[in-house]
Amino acid sequence: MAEKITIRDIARFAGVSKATVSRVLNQKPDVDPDTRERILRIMEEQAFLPSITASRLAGGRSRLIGVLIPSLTWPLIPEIMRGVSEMVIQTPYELLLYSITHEQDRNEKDQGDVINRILATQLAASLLAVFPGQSARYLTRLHEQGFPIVMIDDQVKPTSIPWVSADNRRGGYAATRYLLQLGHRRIAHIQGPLKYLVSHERYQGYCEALSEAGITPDPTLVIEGDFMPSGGRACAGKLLALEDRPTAIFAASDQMAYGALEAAEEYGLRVPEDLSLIGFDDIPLSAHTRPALTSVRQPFYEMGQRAIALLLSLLESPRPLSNGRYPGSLQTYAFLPPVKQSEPIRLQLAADLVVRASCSTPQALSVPAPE
Amino acid sequence: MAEKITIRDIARFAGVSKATVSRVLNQKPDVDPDTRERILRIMEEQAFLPSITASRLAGGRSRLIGVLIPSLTWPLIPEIMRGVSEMVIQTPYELLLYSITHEQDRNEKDQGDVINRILATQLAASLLAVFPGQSARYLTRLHEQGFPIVMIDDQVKPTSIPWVSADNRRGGYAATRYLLQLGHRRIAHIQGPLKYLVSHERYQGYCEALSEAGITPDPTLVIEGDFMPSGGRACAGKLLALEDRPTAIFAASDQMAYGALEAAEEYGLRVPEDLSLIGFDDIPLSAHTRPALTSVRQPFYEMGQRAIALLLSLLESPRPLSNGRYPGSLQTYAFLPPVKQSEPIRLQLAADLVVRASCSTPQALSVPAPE
DNA sequence: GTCCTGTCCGTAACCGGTACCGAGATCGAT
DNA sequence: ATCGATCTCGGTACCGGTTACGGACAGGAC
Repeated sequence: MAEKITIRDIARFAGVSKATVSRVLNQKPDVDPDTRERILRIMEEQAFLPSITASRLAGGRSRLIGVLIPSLTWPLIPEIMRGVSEMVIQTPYELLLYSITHEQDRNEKDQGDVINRILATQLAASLLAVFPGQSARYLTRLHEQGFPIVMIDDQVKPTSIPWVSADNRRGGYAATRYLLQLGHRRIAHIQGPLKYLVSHERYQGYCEALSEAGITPDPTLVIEGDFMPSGGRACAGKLLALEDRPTAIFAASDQMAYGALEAAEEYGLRVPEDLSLIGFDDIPLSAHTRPALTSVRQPFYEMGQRAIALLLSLLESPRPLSNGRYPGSLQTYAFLPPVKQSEPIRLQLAADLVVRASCSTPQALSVPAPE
Repeated sequence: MAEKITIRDIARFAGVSKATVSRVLNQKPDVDPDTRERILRIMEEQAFLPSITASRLAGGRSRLIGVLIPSLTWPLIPEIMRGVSEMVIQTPYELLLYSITHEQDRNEKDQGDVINRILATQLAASLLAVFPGQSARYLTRLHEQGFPIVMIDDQVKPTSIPWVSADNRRGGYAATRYLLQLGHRRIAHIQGPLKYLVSHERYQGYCEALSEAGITPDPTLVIEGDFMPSGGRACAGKLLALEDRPTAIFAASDQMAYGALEAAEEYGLRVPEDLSLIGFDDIPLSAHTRPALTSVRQPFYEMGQRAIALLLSLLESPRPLSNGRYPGSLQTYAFLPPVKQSEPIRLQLAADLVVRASCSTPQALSVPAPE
């Protein structure tokens, strides 16, 4: 394999000094346009790409993006990561994986540990935090100190950190409204854990749709779940045991909907004939349950893409290169328009309804219609 | 935040030169034990940890482990990654994520591109390759050049690369034998794609169990699938359309078993009463299908752990520190016993049967028993 | 013609480690 | 006592970039 070519080689070829080459790498203004062009051309010819380690050591910006994710076994995460990595691979940045394992088992100190580790190693100089949960507090402080961070989250109230999420309120609204349009009146809702912002948002959408239809939400039809199949099963069990059971259930996660499917079977109820069921998230498997689950799609893949694009635009924003050519990789990529630094950045992506087979018009219109 | 302390500070505190400190960091032999101990103590007091970037730049070993994974959406990957990251977090190493997106869409050149990228950036100096598929060829060459690599794979024939997988043959055997013990005689098998080694292995286990029971495998009962739900559904459809249909199906992946469940429903067959079904992998969701799927568990979590432990032992093997203390992080970790470098390393983990509800004794013992 | 200003670029000192080379000390052997 | 071998350790030149500083040169104003 050919010797690795360095900034010095480029300098020699171009007949300039290392410093000048470094200047064009860093988009410094004080370089003659002709010289810059010549150097860029040579870099391209030589397929030069600068050493990430060296530039980091010398005090330059790091090309390593730290990705902080909760247990990968959360089925949402892989989709997000797919968007993230497909985006990153087009850039000269690399991904450093920091996985927080089993949030529930650890105390919050451990989460701080991971962040300390990120800071101590100095490897990553920017961070994508996916559902950081309790760590959000640390992150806020970090962000205020100027550390570039983007969050994909729906668990805590948005902070000053640039923030990407789905529009959970409208998602909840869409789900409920769909059930209402099918003719359902007694619509139950299995919430997510109330410690999460998202649970309130989806619930709020649910309430809004009901109110709009002239229905006052019935507290006995709303139960707090845990986002997991077992919790969904337990909650659905309670709902189905009610005197006048609901004709439809809106579960705040697909996984809870899976549990509800089990509960329905246990009660001998057919879905959707006897019970309509709708989930939230639209994780891949929901297309393959029986019946296939109607759900509200969270665009995880796109969220990952957008979050990384946002982060990159923050990193590059100091001086977005005019020709869009990225020095060092010499790839071209056009990202989001430069963001306004002035106001907090929130990206809220639409969460659309995906209609499958788990809902139908209520068959038992004979059930005692509650006032 | 306190100024970052460097090797020079440590040297000053200890009254020695940078070189000596570097020597104890790298476990070089030519250091006086007293001096070494003193320096180690000081490093501990100062909570010193050496700059990964600097040491990498200076030609030392990299503390970055490249992880090459296919699309994270493969449901097996997250479990593997969980094992990987839980292991790595106990060490001073970090994970660099290289995700190959959508294997089927890309030509094999792109896979080489990723590897080129890993080599070109020089960030990672070791590699964990998870289901590398076609890239395995590149990797073999790399490994022969001395690049530390461990593979988790079952798709290609084992190479000289240290290699972790499940015992797929015995897994296939166990599944089939279980069905035989339940009394089934006509047992179908939906294979994985035959281009993968694993498909042959599981099939081989299937055949062995049948032969052992005095049954010659019936070719009409063996169909090649694609590991995906849709493929499983199609294959199961064909099997169930047969004149004398099988009473049990052993699918080479849980996802195909999901498809088979759909097909069974389509044919009005109840599982397990009319049709026993067994999968392979035991991915998390299989506990929540209806009926819960009996499957052969692949210990993905453990495979991730073992693979990383193996890789680390390769990296550290030159001179495993006697006191087990890791210089730089000052953590202690005890890994696998030093591996023998002499022979190719293969770790084959047991794949055990997980019995759930999708199998029962064949009810229709009246079906014409084939010769 | 001098002086000032601004543009463009080279020199050299870093960043935090690693590794080669060789010097002094110690010690056993001759 | 001299010599060579071995153990310890310091000096120093890197690795491949970044950046402060200042110099050369151009053009414009006086």
